[in-house]
Amino acid sequence: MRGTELAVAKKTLTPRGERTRAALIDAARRVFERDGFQDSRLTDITAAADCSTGTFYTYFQSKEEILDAVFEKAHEDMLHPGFPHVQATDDPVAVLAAANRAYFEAYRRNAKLRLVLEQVSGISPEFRDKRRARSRDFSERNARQIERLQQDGRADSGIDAGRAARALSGMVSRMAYNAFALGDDPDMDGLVDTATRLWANAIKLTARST
Amino acid sequence: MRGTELAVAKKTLTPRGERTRAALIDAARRVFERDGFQDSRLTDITAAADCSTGTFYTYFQSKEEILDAVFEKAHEDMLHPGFPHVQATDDPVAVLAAANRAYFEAYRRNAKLRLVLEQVSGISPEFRDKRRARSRDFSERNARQIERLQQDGRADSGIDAGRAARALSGMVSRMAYNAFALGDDPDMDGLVDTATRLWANAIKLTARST
Amino acid sequence: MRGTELAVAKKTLTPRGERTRAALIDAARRVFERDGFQDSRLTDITAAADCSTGTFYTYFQSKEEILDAVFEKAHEDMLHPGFPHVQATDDPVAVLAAANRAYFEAYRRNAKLRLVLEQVSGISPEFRDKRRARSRDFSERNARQIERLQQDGRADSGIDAGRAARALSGMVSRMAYNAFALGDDPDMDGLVDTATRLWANAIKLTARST
Amino acid sequence: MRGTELAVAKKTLTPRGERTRAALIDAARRVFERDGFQDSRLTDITAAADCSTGTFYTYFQSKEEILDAVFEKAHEDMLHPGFPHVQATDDPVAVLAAANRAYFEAYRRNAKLRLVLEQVSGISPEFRDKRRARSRDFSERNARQIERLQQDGRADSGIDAGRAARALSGMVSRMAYNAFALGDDPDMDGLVDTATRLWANAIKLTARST
DNA sequence: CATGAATGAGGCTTCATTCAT
DNA sequence: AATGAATGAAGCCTCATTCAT
Repeated sequence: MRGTELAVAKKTLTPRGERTRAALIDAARRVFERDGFQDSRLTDITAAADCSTGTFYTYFQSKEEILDAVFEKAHEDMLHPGFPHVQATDDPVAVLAAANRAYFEAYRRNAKLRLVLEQVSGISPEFRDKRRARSRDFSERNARQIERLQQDGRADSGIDAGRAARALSGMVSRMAYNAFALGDDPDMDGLVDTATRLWANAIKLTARST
Repeated sequence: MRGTELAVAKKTLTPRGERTRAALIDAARRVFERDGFQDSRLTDITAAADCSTGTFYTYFQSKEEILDAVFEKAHEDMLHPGFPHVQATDDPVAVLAAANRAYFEAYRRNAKLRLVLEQVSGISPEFRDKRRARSRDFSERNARQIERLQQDGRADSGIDAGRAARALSGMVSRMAYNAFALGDDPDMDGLVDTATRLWANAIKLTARST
Repeated sequence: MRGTELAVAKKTLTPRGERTRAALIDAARRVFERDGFQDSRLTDITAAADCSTGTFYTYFQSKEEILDAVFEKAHEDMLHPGFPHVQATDDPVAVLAAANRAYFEAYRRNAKLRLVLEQVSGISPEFRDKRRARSRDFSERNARQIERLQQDGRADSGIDAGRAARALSGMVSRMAYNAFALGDDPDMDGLVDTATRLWANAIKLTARST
Repeated sequence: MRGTELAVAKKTLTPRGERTRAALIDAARRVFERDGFQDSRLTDITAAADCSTGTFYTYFQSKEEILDAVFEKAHEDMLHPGFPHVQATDDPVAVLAAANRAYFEAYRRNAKLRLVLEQVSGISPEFRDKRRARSRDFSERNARQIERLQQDGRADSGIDAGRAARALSGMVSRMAYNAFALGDDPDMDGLVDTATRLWANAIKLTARST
């Protein structure tokens, strides 16, 4: 019962502890964005969180573990970015455009961190797996949306919704990566238009089912 | 000041020197694929190349420089994979499918190295820039192809060929990355089909201009 | 300045405090036996005693101090192991055998702790001195016994009772150490027989004075 | 074939390397004797050997490994102390006395190190095992000697030579430990006399077989 | 050209002890 | 009496790079 749970428990933290833990995660994110994962030093994180090096180990076992906490928090922001809720319209292209815009904007907020994500994916299988799981969250949401459109007769039923969703999500994600993480021509409107148009074409989206 | 000298000055090597240099690059590739860039040790490379640590510095200035040589060699394979030359046909979908298949197959051969590429892209702006330049090589080739199709009236002239090419190349590249680098369902035929169909749809490719 | 205060000032503890203190000593013994002194952590002790780290310092000034308390308790067991009282006999060999058996059995109960004792003897002169004092307790008891036998004419009066007692006590102690602490062939009857016979021979013990 | 051999190989060291390695072992012995094992710092060893910290790891994997090398060297001195070869005499008591004196003197030269040996025996089972193996080297030599005396009719055939040798070797070893390692009355002649007389008595040694 | 021993800065991590609650 | 978060000094160890042979 001891030792096997590793870092799972989280135990019950006092409010003070909760605050310190949060401060460390915030500080770590800033440091990782600035220096990358490998080149970051624990002492920079603790200094930014205004605590001693020892305190770090009260909450995390290693640099890897706090990185995971940082990613987890960012993933939530990416997945639920406080939606603009434009969905009052019936136009699926407008819905798609809004979703794409929301995604690109969330990505822009987290762009530096994505570079770190790619960096560590090359390092550890563990992060590789988590990364896959997270991108699946997006693909599956998109797959369900495509299925719905197919059932409504608005999208080509000849395509495999799951595969198409993974491919197109990948396309959008890569566009965002190139634009915001690698810094290649980050023109928001152009990105949204291109992504939306190609996506719509790819699944043969039609405005009406009639 | 660095970087400009990278590809310069192979000098004139004796045949023996040429062999040692080649052995080092081969060894480095194997070690980087196995351990990643940061976690690899120079001594592992020289041991695998069966020479001493000192010898390494006869041919390369640093670990970064040999990595660059490794990438250079792999990039050539990616860009000119000894084409299957299926282009005897006039069917643009078949051409596209063949190109995609060739790309996926080349990617599969170099998948482990892509992980390393992503890893170092997160670290050094120099590698980030080279990476961008290399992916542009692909996009531009694809952009010219799309333009040609548009001129022939076989593709939607409403889309921006450059942007579309970048987006769709990114899609295919990301599909390959997920499948072969991250190890997500590497089903070759499924990949080729999905990539080809979505790409064709996205640019509204038609078989005939008539 | 330290050391003199070690055994002082148990103060007057409430029954609850007494219980906590006892729990800590018990826990410490178990942890020291398992991990040794240096490799043990205070948090393991407090966790095993089911109290907080802070509480430890209510009862002990340092890790050394609780170790001392653990040894103190064990030493009492070694010196007064609840004698089997075989002394009804007049046969000095039987008496010797019984004493040896009692010693070996007490040693077996405390074997793990002896390893700790040796460990810390190499570290601190304080513990070295205490260790010497404790082994002197044994030697002196044995010295008096040998003197008595010499006076009764049952033992060789040519030997120095003090030196012989120290040497033979050392022999028995080392036998016990090898057998139970180092785990070398712990055959109780064989140990008792060998120790008793050699001891008896060494002082030329005779059954009768006549 | 790689990795499994750990620190065995020793490879082929250049003369320069051999010198550095020897200097490190010498330095380590001095530092361990002064500070004990746990309290010694690697930097003290390398400083004493006049090399950098990195150099240490060219020859040893860890502090444990160099300690082992130190012990190995000392054990050879203990076992083969450049014998005084008094064995020209036929008097077994004189032989025994000479052997004991040689042992005590060798022990005195290595006394500080014995404290370290006891210290680490309490820490790691590996050292515990090596320690047992080394003390067996002594016991077995003594066992053979006792057997020879028994065959010559000069020693009590009723005793088990192996057990007696272990017990008496332990006695002498513990006497030396108390005297030289713990610093308890280090009177050389007294030690030799007591050890020799008790040992001779214990096995009922007689000068003549007749 | 080749060798491989030597370098050394500096990051990571531990854990006894303190102290505010 | 009890709590448990915070402290921070101190040491181990790595590995790219140099240079004398």
